[in-house]
Amino acid sequence: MIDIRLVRQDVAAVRAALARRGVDPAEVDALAAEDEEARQLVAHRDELRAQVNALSKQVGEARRAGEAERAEELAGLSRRLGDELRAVDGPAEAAAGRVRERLLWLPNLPSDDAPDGAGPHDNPVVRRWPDAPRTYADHQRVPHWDVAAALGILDLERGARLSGSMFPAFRGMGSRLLRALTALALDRHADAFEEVRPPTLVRTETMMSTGHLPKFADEAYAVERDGLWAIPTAEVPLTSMYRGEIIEEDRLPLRLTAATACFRREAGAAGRDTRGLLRVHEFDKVELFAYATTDQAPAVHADMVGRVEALVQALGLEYRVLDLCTGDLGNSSARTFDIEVYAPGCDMWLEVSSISWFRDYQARRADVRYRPAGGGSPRFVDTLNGSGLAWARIWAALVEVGRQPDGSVELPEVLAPYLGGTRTIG
RNA sequence: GGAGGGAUGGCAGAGCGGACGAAUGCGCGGCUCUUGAAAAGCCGUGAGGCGCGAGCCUCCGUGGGUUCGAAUCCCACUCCCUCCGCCA
Repeated sequence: MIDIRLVRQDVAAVRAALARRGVDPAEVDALAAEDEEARQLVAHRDELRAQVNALSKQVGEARRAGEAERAEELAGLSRRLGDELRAVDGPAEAAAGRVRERLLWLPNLPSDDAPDGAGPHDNPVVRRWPDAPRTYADHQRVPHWDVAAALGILDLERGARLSGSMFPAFRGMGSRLLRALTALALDRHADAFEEVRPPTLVRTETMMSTGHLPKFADEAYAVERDGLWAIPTAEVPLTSMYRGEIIEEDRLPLRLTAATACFRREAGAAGRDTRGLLRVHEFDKVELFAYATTDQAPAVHADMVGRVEALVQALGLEYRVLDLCTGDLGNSSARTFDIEVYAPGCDMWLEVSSISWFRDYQARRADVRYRPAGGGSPRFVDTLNGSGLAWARIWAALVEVGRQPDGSVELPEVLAPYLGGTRTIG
């Protein structure tokens, strides 16, 4: 959540910043008004409480001094104030609760340098690789579901039998390719990122911390009986790894990476781009994550983008980098770069990574702070994360790009060591 | 699944109705001593909120209750740990 103090100091600035991403200014004004009201109620409540506390102290003193009568008198006075206090306490708590609730639902402020825009169509392309667009042969213009079916490496029908549509089953070299991709990515990030294998079912608080709840409950699978949620991304458990902790500054940036399955209901996207692996309910992904100071964050962010680009290049896929505009920015993010690879078979740019800087929006929810090296009060950390990478779509692109005239698939050289020396499927 | 134990500051750990936001130790910061360091000694050191400020308020797992007054008593819940059983 954002810092309520920003609203107090400069409502206009918050209103303007959030308006850039389509939040109704009236909501910000309502928040400011409720905060003002809550503060007055709380101040009054605190004042009464101070009086009760002072009187209670005097009761104790009088009693110890043997002045029973005076003690009784003071206690009576305190009792009356206590009644008054109880009358004020409820409304004050309720008002403070309303402010908290509003803050929980309010999205993050976009970074100043995030481009303005209304939606996905306004995302500027900041880079593409290779510089000159590639050309593709006819034998590469076959969608991956057809390529894969012919090779027996993807079994959508049986996956659907087990779990429903959009739950793919990979087979043979198709399955091994996923394992190879995960191993390759984890190895490449091992120099700076500690590998973690977190749980994939998490508590409600854990989903709250990243901002996936309460707003996006419909997007997540819930295991209701046990009060657990299936993670939509490893960002969720990784962000909460240090929940409630204070980290020494010299440990920052603290970087983690994890390979996990990710589960998404895709409730709002029913029927869109659902063929093959374009949009699935469960997929594997390697996630990059960091806690950092605000000063470190831009460099950490840039490093993550660089790593992901290098990985996509190593896989030989054509891609472009988008700077997400304010209208398309994720709820919790201040700045996000998306990486899309080109899949010639279905002639689509597929989002395979989203690399975001959340400032302290998530840390404030998750209560993760650091102790500044020079001493002083703990501060909230900044969190950053990005996929490095999401495999289902990478798999699809690799299969389409690598398709040979004879229907077999040729995979990039870097994967050979992870595929038992071969790079051919078929 | 059964039986117990527990939740207090950065960490460990006391406290079991009033002088407790909390002993003590460790850690951390400053100072003294020292050529420097270590050791030793002295002093300081929880977090959050409100207020220009003096200062005030909140926080001892969470929520309720008793009381003039709750870390301390009562109720409910959550979480953690140990042992037994079952199990990949």
